[in-house]
Amino acid sequence: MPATLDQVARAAGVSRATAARVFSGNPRVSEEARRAVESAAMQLGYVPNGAARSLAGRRSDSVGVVVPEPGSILFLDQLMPRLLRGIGEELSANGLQMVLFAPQSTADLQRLEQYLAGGHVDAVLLLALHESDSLPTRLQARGIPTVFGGRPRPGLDVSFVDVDNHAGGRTATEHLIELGRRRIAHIAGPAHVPGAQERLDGFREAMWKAALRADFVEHGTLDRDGGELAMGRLLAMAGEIDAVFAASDAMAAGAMWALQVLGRRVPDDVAVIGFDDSPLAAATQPPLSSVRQPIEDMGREMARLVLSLSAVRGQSSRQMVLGPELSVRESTVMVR
Amino acid sequence: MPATLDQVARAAGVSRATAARVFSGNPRVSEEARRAVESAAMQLGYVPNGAARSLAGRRSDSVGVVVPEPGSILFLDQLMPRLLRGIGEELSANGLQMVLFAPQSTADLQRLEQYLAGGHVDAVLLLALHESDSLPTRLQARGIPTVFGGRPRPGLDVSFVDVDNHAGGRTATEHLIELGRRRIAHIAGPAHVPGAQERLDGFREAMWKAALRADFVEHGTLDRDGGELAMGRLLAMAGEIDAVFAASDAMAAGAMWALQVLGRRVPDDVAVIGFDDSPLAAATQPPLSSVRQPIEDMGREMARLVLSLSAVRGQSSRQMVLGPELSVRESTVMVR
DNA sequence: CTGAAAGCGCTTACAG
DNA sequence: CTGAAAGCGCTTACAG
Repeated sequence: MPATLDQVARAAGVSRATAARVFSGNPRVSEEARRAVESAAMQLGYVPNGAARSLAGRRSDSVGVVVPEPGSILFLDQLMPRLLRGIGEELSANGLQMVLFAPQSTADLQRLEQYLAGGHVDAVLLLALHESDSLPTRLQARGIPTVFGGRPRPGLDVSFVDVDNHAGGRTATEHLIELGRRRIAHIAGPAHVPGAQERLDGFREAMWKAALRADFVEHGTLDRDGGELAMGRLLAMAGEIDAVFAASDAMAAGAMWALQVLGRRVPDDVAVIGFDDSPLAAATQPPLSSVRQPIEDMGREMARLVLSLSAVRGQSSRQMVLGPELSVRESTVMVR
Repeated sequence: MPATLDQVARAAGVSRATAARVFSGNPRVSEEARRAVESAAMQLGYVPNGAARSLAGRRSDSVGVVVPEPGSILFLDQLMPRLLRGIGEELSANGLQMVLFAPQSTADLQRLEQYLAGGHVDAVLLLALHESDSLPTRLQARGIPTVFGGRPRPGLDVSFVDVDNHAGGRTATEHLIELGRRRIAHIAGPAHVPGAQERLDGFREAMWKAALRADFVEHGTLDRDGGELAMGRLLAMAGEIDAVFAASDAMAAGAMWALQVLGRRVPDDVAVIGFDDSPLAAATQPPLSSVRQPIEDMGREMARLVLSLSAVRGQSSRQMVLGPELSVRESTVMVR
């Protein structure tokens, strides 16, 4: 039997209300009372009962984060840990507990909805769920502040924070153009992967603006092998490519490999740029230029946004899109 | 304002107690009453309040799972998703909600301990925490059923489920020996990584039993590059190696690559076997033989064990170690 | 700054 | 099978 607030109060010689104020951080407590309560709590090994707290206080001081199955783009190139780090830091700074959920089946999703709707969390962050999922809508209907990470299905009136994949694709391509490259290929991600299409569109826009043809496009699974295979196909169809923009670092690494095996020098003959600026990018030979998405910032902003929505109810949904940065390394710029 | 049980009971024309019985799955309710309650709940959009439930019922119907930071061996070769899948399936089958925590700092750990001790979860599963961490001990002291995934620091009296890394290392090595290989090298993981030492010991034991010398051992970071570099060092010190056992599939892939670049044929000249039987193993050229750990089973057994510990309090700690299987592919066995 | 008291929304013997 | 009632452990106006 864990100790209760009553026992602590009695041991400290104060009322339950005063003891409660100590643990809830209420400043209207004398130094003397505070010390008595704290030492009593220490001796009894007291930890406030979370259920009672939530019930009486009508808040749980925790925020739920629903993560998708592996296989999503978030798991490629180590994006997930960075995103969770950003979210976790911001929540921690506000004294909130981050609680993760990884539903694996429809049954899991149903149970989870009950759990989230049951007052266990004050707000919910949703990371790139399957498009057809109705969880965001149903949570909103229940009045639970909800923020999406990444872009939700069009037409959904949900708050979200996203990184700008379109601008990222454009930035990568413009970098290659500025370096004087003209026959630029793109290795895109699978069409169904969120963000892949936007990166491709960004590539096309930059090429179009520079009056270059954007004909050399191949899709690949986002991993190294996908990049290697796509590069092979590109070389078969157009040998004279002088630059490649790949939609993931892993694919860029695979592409670079395929080029080098055939004796092409990187970046001398073909410049290569990846996406996400993952740890992998610094480890390739030569090191890989890449587009860095502010993923930690995205996490932080998601947390801030949902906290603001919790603080003032009934706000309309809000959106935020964060811009990319370029990490230039030796796969695009020759050093001599 | 969400609907309460009282409102549902009134709408259904029954007492609060009867309504409560419907939602707690108590069979002592007439069909008629049940139907009335269920339809009233549906209309009101009722979801039981979790905090009230936990407080009154003294259990939360959820189990906490504490996951380590990325970088642990569990994140290499995709082990973490498999482990969580096993745990999640077993908990779901028992109607329990899996709740994940990823503490990132000491402050996070302290807050988490309060949270877990505060009755938010009925039991805790701990996945390969940093060795010096005192969380398991402190949770046990508070009477919270706790099970470790992987082997805890020696001397800790904690229940755990582990896969048998020693047997895995031995099995991989014996496979190579049975194929007639004699100059067998091992690419081990970093010394501080849990399990790496056991795999190395298993290698040594198998070699010793076969009266072979276990001199060719190099350590590498667990990724592809680590394997490639370690293989280079091994070849420099002993060119006539005829087999390699690597402690991860990624390292095995890197090693295979290093061999092929130098014109060695796999498996004709050098047989290669990895560890974990990850998706990567099936994707290499040639496909990689590997040791398959029953990770999903480990997850399931962890869940079962902690549920049993919760059901009957005061049990002494229990341990379970699961044996490996061999996945034989073409990197060790020639097909003609 | 402090205390008495009401109330948060449920579960569960107990009696019938 | 059903209901009245006590109780889970806290928070928070309210009054002082």
